[in-house]
Amino acid sequence: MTITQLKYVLAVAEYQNFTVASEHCFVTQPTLSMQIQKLEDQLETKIFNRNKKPIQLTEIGEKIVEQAKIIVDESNRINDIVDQQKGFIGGDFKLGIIPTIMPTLLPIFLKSFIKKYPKINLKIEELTTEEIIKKLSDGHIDVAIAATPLENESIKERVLYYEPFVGFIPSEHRLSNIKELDVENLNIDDILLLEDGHCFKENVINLCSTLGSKNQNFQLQSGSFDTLIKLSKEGLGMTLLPYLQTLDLNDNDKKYLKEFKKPAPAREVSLIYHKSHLKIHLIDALKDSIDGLIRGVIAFNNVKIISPLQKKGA
Amino acid sequence: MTITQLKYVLAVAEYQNFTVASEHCFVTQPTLSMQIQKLEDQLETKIFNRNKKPIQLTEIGEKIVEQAKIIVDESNRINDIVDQQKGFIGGDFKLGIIPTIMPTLLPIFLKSFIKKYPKINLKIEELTTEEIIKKLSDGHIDVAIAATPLENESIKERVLYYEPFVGFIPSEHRLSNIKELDVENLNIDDILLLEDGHCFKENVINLCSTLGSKNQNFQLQSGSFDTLIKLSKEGLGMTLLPYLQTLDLNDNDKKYLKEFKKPAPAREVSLIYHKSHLKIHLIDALKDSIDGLIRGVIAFNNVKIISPLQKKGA
DNA sequence: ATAAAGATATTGAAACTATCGATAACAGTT
DNA sequence: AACTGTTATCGATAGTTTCAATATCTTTAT
Repeated sequence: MTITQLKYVLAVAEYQNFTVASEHCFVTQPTLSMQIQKLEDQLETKIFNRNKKPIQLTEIGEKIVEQAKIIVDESNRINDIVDQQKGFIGGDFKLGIIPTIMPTLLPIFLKSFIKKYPKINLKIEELTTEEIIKKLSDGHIDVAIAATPLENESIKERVLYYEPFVGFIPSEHRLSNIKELDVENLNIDDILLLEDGHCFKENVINLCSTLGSKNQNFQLQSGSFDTLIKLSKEGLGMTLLPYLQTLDLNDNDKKYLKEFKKPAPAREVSLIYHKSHLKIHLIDALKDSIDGLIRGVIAFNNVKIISPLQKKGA
Repeated sequence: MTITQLKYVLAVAEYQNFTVASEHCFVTQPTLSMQIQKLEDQLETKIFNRNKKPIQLTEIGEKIVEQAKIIVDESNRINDIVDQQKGFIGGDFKLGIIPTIMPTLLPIFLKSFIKKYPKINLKIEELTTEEIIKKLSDGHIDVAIAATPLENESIKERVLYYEPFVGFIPSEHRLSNIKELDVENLNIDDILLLEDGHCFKENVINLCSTLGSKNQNFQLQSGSFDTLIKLSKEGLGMTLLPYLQTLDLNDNDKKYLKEFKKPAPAREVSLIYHKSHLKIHLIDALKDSIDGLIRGVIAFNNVKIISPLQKKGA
């Protein structure tokens, strides 16, 4: 039994197709087929049921894949251990970031990070929280930045900062004259929200205690705060922005911003990674980098954390 | 990197000698040398410091060995998983037993066990508790039977039975006329003990609350209860036997036996195995086998457990 | 110093294995 | 029946592992 064979098994289990799996393993399909057959021979059991389309794991196969994941993970970690022991900070490092954090946070730390760690080959992907959780557990990304807490057992979280919500309230809006926003004033029905899939939308919904059923005479599907701001200025309602987003506004738009009364509602933004601690030293480096820079931009104190999780039931 | 290479590394780390390690891996020394060099090349680090005699692990090597153990263990477990899933109970199964349990317990279950599980290739070794702990953690044995609790984090215990102590008191002894033994009556100075290394000796010492300093005018080094019994009958003192041992005595000797007042002091006898749960289904089978038979021989109730651990300090 | 002993490293030939490209076999669809 | 998408099989080849013999190195004794 070799680690290579186990990797092949994992690839087939993942892509449910020998040919596709072989491409991802950078070998030809016969090579992969043969190796899997050899492993099956040696274990004297079938791992895959090739009769079903798409291909399926046998009952024993399920268990073998589970165990193979452990072995492959643990063997990947050997390189990490050597690197860490040598004090070497480098190698491939795949980072996922949710869309509502990506454009504002990335400019703050990216340049400094790649300069400080030139040997890290950083690959950044914009992903939803849901995609992140999946890709973290199958090892397609090493770490991610998302709104927390996620309450997921297999994922570790390390808080980077708390980002307050800021109101964007057009001039004719009923709240435009008050001095400070209060959660009590909010009405979910006149707040413009991002499209489904963004956890920031869930944050806002959780913030508004009234579970009012979004009773608007229009449906909005936008993935960008820019659109929300434009629509808001057209008089279609107020909206809420994450603090970092407000720093990019032009001076005119900034006039419409209204802060919350302390403690301001905020989302928790964290580095999250798989509990197996793969590449933990790179994660440490990333956290240090962001920590050092974010302090100059955002205050940490006197906030009230709003969960990004979808409320169940209701 | 292959699992074979990791096994070679573990062997060299264990035997601190390439030649000896190679024999245990059933390859020649050059083969093993080359594979380890290849691994070192690939990891770009030295695992062993070949300058020192005997050979030593480098700092990074220590970590690599630790991780390699995990990987090799987890990969060994794949076969177990397949076997278990198939319901196959068989394969090599190495069992260690401490000397004071071996001769009395083995005859009770061995015949029935090997008959019930003909495909298990059982290898039994007589070992001290200390040796057992070492061999469990390096995988030289799969399971063992010893007096517990051991309070060792990496070892799991599953109690088989509680074996009461029974006094063997010769006719001229000061206690020969009392009806039931009481711990209070014991005096460590007139109890004949096994030689050092037997945890039964520690059991007895822990039983005698008086920490009197074995103030005898002779030193005894015997590993067998037979010797103790003979010496006892010569008038050199009483002794204590584990219950199962008393069943083998001839009718004449049985007259000298004296039970303890309930709750009788007893030693806890358990199956112990490494927490990694390798071969757990074989361990289950063994436990079932012993459980079923021991109930007919020994009572479980109304005993007071005496620890086999050496008391620290004085 | 030098020899001897005990260890690991190197070498070259032989055995073995993984890989590839080509192609066969098979199942499901049209 | 032909087509498509898939996995299995085959033969050649390149690469790897292994072994036996031997070189080299280190330590210890003389």
